[in-house]
Amino acid sequence: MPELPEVETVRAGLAQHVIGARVEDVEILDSRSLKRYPPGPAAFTAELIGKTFQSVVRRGKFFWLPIADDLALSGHLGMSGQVLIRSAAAPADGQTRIVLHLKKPSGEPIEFRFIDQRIFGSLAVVDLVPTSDGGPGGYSPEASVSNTIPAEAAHIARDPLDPMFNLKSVVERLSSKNTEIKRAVLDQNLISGIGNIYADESLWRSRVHYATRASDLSKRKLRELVEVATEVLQEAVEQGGTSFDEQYKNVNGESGYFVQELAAYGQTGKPCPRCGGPIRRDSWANRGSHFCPRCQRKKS
DNA sequence: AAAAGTACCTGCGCGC
DNA sequence: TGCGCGCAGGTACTTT
Repeated sequence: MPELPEVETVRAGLAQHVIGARVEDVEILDSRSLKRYPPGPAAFTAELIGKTFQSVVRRGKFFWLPIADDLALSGHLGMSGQVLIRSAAAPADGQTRIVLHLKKPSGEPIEFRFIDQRIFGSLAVVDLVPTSDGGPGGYSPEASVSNTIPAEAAHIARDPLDPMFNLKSVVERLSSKNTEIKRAVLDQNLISGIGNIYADESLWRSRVHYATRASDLSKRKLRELVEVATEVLQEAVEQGGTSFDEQYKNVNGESGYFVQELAAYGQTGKPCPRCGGPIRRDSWANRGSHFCPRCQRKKS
């Protein structure tokens, strides 16, 4: 479940289930899901066993669970990752790569199952380093957040749901980019959390063509685009994210419903909800871009 | 240095 | 039915 709303849905679900839970055992079914953790499976297991989770934090599409002042279990879902919380007796889930066997404070055993079809996602135990701006590492409304972040996510910009997100500075930086606006919106170093779905939806709502040069857009238009993207992300979080198929679920295995609100992404050939013209898909940057050729004219 | 291209994976649906 | 191709929610690394 890969963009900010899906990762936030997972983060919130994890916070409900695993805060206070202790790691009893670890099963590595496919070590490729530890590819960002060079020490390997034995070290991963040794680091985690006996640790208790106190919070679940997210920045952009990265999430982490601190296990010490300077250490965290961190994860990224890539294109096809999921986390499911299951009872120990639940049937196996396909594509399960790593299982953390946890014990809740009540004594109830549960399983944290990391599932990932394409293995672009991964888990790791990583150092927490001070944030570059000295603020909290990320978003975690139900627990206090230290001013640290996993080293592997230190370069990720704050996302629009972060209390320290700075609209003005993001607009400034977008404005200076000599590249297509969609590339800039997808650049996690400028603004994090937005992927292909929410980029297309945000561009559609603000009537911007994906290939417009960022520097050709007015600051006012860029500000509108970022504000609209923030609304899109918030609405999608409220709907539990976007689920197209069996692959994208929350930690309880339930779908999100933002797919019903999509105006452009995946709507090729369907009428634009604004003007009625057909939505088009262009091949773009080794992926797709969905837009309304009538409402979203390329500037200059 | 910034921007653009490619590699990393599995599985599905499509046309032939 | 089988097979090759294009496609899928992302990131890090390499090249220009």
